[in-house]
Amino acid sequence: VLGIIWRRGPCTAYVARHEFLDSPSPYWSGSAGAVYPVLGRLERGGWVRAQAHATGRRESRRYVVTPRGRAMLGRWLGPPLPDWILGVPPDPLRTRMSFLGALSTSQQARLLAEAERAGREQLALVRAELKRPEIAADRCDRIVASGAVAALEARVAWLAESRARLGGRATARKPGGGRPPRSG
Amino acid sequence: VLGIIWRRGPCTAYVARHEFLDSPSPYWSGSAGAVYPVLGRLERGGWVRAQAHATGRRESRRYVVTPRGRAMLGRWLGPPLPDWILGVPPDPLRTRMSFLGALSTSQQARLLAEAERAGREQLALVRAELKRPEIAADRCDRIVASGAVAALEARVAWLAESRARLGGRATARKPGGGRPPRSG
DNA sequence: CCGCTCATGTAACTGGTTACATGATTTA
DNA sequence: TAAATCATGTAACCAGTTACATGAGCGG
Repeated sequence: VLGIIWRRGPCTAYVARHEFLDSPSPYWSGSAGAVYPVLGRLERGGWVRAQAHATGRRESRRYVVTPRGRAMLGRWLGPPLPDWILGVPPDPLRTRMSFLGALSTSQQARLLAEAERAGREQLALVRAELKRPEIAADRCDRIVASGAVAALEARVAWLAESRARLGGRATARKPGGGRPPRSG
Repeated sequence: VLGIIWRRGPCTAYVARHEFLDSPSPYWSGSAGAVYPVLGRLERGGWVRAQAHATGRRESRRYVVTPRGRAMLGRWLGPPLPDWILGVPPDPLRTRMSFLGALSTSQQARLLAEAERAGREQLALVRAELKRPEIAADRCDRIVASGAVAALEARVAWLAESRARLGGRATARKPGGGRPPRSG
């Protein structure tokens, strides 16, 4: 939230909120019950300042980042970065793959096929995003967008390879509900 | 947690907990205050069953997944998978890159260099993991490990390219704390 | 006997989500 | 004038984290 207020210049909580709501990433929902309280905490802590800004009869508060808030943003950004950020990036799809053995072989194939197809679709979307002039013009936006493209390309290639390996030599797994393999 | 109980066969909450504690992924900390309550909920819901298992004077409860729990696991795994899982995978590093403009040019370069170096280190670790026989032998483990390798390779390549672009033509940004660009 | 691991929990704190509540302004 | 958007919040609920508390078994 602090970063968004910094980037969007003086802006309302509503605008910051929609940065999350419009984002394809589901990490944070951007619910009002989260954004308004966090802005209150940031203001009380002196990291942002609110300017009253009335348009007609409607009142709104526009937030700006204070020097103290900027310093905090710098510390948050790093360097140094905490280890957990530099480690293997989380992927909910990869997590589920750990439990692939709980599905029948045909279900496994169907799951991988669905994920790969959806991945290609998403890839087309983010590639189009990367080509948009307002994204391509900004250094940071371009880096972020190309990172999303790279992550999706890697995922699609990984899924394709996994699917090929699965289909290639389908080890006969006895029917019976896919019991977990006994750890010897 | 349900998936771990399924995969590890009859196992204690302690074992399930350490699956999170030992994992490099920080998505869930595996704190006792989370794992024990969730196992209680799973048991009350009939998704897992506990077998009392006393070793000497020490008592412990070993959990197993019930048929109902297995059905639930299958539904959770999909197909179909929810959209947010199939979208661009989250990456805390990518998120921070959105705010790279808040750093001075030299700090930006330092940050990217640090991330790239750490990425290569991590890559060596997960590649070694992938080669371990017990990982290579299991279909799911191999898929997960190769997914981690693919994600990290993509990230390192992305960072290297971003760094080259940054260093290549360093646009003169006036000193003064890196004010956000006015959105015109 | 000291320290580590195995093993199980609880309680306070924190904070995100869901759902609700309100009202002005713009647009079809 | 109806619907959508702009705009701000609150309260109950849920659940993860932190920190604490306890005790058995085992290796040095």
